[in-house]
Amino acid sequence: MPEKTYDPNAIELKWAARWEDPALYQASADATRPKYYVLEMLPYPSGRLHMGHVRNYSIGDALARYMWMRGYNVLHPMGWDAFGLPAENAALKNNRQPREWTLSNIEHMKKQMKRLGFSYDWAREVATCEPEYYRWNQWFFLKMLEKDLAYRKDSLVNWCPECATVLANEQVVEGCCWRHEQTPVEQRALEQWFLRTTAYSDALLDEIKQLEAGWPERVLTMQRNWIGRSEGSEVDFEVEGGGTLRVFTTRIDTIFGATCVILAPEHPMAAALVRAEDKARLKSIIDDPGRKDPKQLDKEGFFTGHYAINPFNGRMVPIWIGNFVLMGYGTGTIMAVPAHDERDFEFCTKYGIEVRPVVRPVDDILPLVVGSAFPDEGIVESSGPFSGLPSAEARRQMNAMAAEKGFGKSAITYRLKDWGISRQRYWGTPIPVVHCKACGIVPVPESELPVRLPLDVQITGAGDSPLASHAGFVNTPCPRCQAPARRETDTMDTFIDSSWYFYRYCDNTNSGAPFESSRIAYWFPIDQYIGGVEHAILHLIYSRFWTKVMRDLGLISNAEPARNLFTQGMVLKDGAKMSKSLGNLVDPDEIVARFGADTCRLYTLFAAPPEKDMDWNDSSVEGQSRFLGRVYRFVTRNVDRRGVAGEPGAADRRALRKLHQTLKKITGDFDGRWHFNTSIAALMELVNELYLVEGEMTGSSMGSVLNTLVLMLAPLAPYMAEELWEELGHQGPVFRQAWPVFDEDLAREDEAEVVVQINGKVRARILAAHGTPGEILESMALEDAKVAPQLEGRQVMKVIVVPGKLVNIVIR
RNA sequence: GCCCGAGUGGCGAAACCGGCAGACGCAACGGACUUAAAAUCCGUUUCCCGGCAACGGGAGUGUGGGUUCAAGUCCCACCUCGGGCACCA
Repeated sequence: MPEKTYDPNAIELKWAARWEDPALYQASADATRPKYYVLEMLPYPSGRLHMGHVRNYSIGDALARYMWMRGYNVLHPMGWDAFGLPAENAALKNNRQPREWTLSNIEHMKKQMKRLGFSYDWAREVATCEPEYYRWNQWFFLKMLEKDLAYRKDSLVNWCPECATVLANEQVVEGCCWRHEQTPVEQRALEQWFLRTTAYSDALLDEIKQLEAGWPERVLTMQRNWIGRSEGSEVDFEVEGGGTLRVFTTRIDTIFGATCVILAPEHPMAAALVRAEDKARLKSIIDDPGRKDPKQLDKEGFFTGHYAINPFNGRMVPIWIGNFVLMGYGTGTIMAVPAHDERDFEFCTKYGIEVRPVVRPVDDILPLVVGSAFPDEGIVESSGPFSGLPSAEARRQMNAMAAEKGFGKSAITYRLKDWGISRQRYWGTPIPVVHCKACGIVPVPESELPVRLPLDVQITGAGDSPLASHAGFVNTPCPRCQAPARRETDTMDTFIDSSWYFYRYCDNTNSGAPFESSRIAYWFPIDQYIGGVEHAILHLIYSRFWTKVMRDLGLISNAEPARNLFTQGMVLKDGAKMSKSLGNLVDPDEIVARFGADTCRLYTLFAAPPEKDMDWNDSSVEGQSRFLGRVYRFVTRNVDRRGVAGEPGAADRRALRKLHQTLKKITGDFDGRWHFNTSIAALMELVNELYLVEGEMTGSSMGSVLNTLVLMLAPLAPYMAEELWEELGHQGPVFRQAWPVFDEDLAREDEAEVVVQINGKVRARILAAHGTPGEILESMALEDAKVAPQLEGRQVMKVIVVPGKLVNIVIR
């Protein structure tokens, strides 16, 4: 049969139509087969896929298809992280209703995904903006409220006076509003909803152990840092004239060197302690936008006029306000020990506060004059009964004493804070509570869920959430006393949506519960989660938190959502992240239109190993298209040669040998490092070799070569593989066929090539039968025509033989 | 400042356990096919030196040292780039 010309669009459109069959990628629980849950992070439906998505999903799709071929029961779902601010911005800018805008984006992106040939079970699709989904956000919120894991408190938020609304941290640019670049953002106290993530600090930290085998070390380190567990002590300093200030310190052993106490400016007692004439100064420190950026900040502060008493030695120390003290960490109050802390040293020397050394280096004396802080551990001195003790022992005894006398204790603090989830926005999950004058905050009864987001709202971009001015939404009878009341108008942070969506995939049509536990028990944990490293902290910590809460609610039994995590690299163009503003976007649609989806996918896998950043190169893409054309022509022109009789010869052996060497390589890549770039290189080598021996091959090897080649291609270039599988006369789908079996004997070279080195430099190569003993190799090497002359008159000191590989002759 | 990761041809990269550096692809060049071009097929391509040539010699994986018969790979110091964290008391 004459070869056919490769026309990617004709082939791919034909199969894309057939792949509309929802049964094709459908997963259902099956106790007879091992399950495999492969998950890629769901996209925000911004309107179009970008190359980062294509890369992420090409990796996941290759894996899903491979696991199918290995006989696993594969779950491979997809959904939409569909709530969020861009929908409101689009509403403002283009006068489109957020839901309508979001759904039309989803429609387009889904079309793109289908065109790219990703093997998703669309029957399990989830869009988080639909009431069928977000009602369970609300349900979980009520459960957390019951368990005291959700609560309300005053907190400081970023407030833009111009917009008259709260800003997310990401919307504060250099201390100013992103929309009003001249307007400094103020800190305002506002009542907000929080989830008690800190109740799980230790679980989140300790259960990282379960992830060490399957998550990148880098991500786990980032999470450990984020949780930031720190062991120390809390000590109460009595304020002269009434009250107590509690400080947190990790270095209680230096407490005899404390020469002042410093409060964060936001500290609740700060306003009461500062003199009337300093009130304005205090406010200006609080609102100073420079405090967001510690690098730029000069340490500043002032004396309050009050003193506190160090309980260890009874000494009076001045109480200061300091702009570098964080309210959000520890107790918001520190004891300054300038002799042993660099920051305290900087602050105290600036304001002429006493520096009193109390720790000496183990092999040195206590200095009289201090030129810089000595922050290391050492031997405690000038510290009453504790003098002479090493730092660690001093801490132990001081903690014990503080506890005994009741003015302190050992304590642990965390950097991790409770999760503030209130957003004064429209396009998110309504928080299901009602504010009643008589009853206070009343949860919406479960039976009344979902609290639906009204669709007929005016989005102005200023002031409160648009929900606040929607009378039909706001006005509601109190669920408890039926008196007129107001609904909560804040919505939930969208990170809630993505914290548990992968559970919903397992049972996405359930209208009586978020999911049925037995389904989770079958599919969980996720066997492989794939996404960008930019989610290492927020999404992946919230997801872990949510999983632990659900476990403690008795809904699931797994402690962690995902056994394995893979973080793929970014897609760059000209060394920079692709972005609209840089004008270096590459549109997947254009690539698909020009070369087809197989080429596009193959290139994202070929250009770099998946965990590394890859730089997009237009002309390099063509190489993948060329390769697919070579495969296509080879297979189509040789289909009919499969049955042709003939004595198998050297060409057949060569073809089969390379075939099985390639199979070994690719199987190893899938089971190991996922370096698909080398898998594809191996396939190219195979095809190159086949072109060379093609003319001499007989029907005896052609059949197995064609079949195995197409099967190996199936996870990487699914359209091509499916088309050729049909050309070969088989019933599809190709990704449901068994992965080919590796044959060691066919893969083996006839003879081993052994490198002969003299003093480490390659001088000759010899061929020897496999298993040739070392002594024989050594004498073959020494007698070799190229080697022997170079040994004339030299003394052979040593010969190192690595059987089957190398002989190194050391001469003098 | 601290903690990771990386640095290999003109370019993207490979070398997985210390054993032939540069597989595979891009680009470039040469040849075949063609009236011509594209496409395709077959070659060459790390650099330097010698040779008409097959070939031979030398250098070479950011820099400097070290370990080893043997180092891109291991150890020490440094440089550059990327990422994360950063008054966390």
